[in-house]
Amino acid sequence: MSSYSPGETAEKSGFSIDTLRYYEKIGLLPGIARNASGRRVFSDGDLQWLGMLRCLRETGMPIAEMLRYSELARGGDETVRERLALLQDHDQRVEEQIARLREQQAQIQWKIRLYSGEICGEPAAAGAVGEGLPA
Amino acid sequence: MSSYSPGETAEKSGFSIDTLRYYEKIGLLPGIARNASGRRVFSDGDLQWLGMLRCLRETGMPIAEMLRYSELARGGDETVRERLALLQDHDQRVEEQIARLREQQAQIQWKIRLYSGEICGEPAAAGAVGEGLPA
DNA sequence: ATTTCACCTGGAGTGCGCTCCAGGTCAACG
DNA sequence: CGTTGACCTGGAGCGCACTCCAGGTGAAAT
Repeated sequence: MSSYSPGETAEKSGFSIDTLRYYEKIGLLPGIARNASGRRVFSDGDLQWLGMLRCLRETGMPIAEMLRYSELARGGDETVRERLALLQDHDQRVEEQIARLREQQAQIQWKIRLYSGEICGEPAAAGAVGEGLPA
Repeated sequence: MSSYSPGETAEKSGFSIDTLRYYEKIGLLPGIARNASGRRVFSDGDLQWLGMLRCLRETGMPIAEMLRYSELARGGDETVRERLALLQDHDQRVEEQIARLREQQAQIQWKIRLYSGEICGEPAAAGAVGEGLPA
């Protein structure tokens, strides 16, 4: 087992068939094989690459940058340093993203505590969960 | 000090003036005051509310849901339970988001280690940082 | 043999969240 | 008094990342 139809690939990769076609069209999936009747045939390697794309995409990397990465990947071993740098930058951004989310989550949880009345026992509290909204 | 021009508000809130207008237009900023000549005047409360919106927005809440939240907030104290539920749901999603990011970051870091040669000492490793990309 | 089915193509359309624009108003400054 | 500058409005436009569509093909099932 090492080659997959578009349908299988969509299922396994989590991308829709349309997205797979789109990715191939813009150059994110270079060298996808075709069978005799012109249909795409995906390999295990393709699936692995799709996994990487998925990971980058879901961590917020824009397509333009994934494109750069995939061009580098096509470029062979001389581009390893650049690829490394790109990934390290991205890793950094993911780190910051997580940190920001944590702070914002804290703010939301503070609000939740406020709403659920776990904070301060003043009678006013029930009626004045200040939203900063005018009456 | 408790009232701000659109410009100041944009600066303090981090939203552009255009976005502030847009938010008012769609109902996310109900009851923004106007001065004699029709210009918007923002209060401290408005700024606080904008802070909340910012937090929700940046944690990935879609505008439609923020809209629901702000309608609830306008609805007074009877909606506190619903608002609480909404925020708890969102908090949950943020939690999951962070968890997913962590996993994906781990994958990226694994790749980084691979690229930086910290993994396995085989000579082949240098030339075969398998991308799953065909030659 | 014909119907079904998964797939193909190029290109148009969609949804979201803004962002920009033209044309106008008003208060303040020199 | 003229000009700046910040703001106003309604509505059009944009960038991103898909997603959908019409019309067609080729292999397989009935």
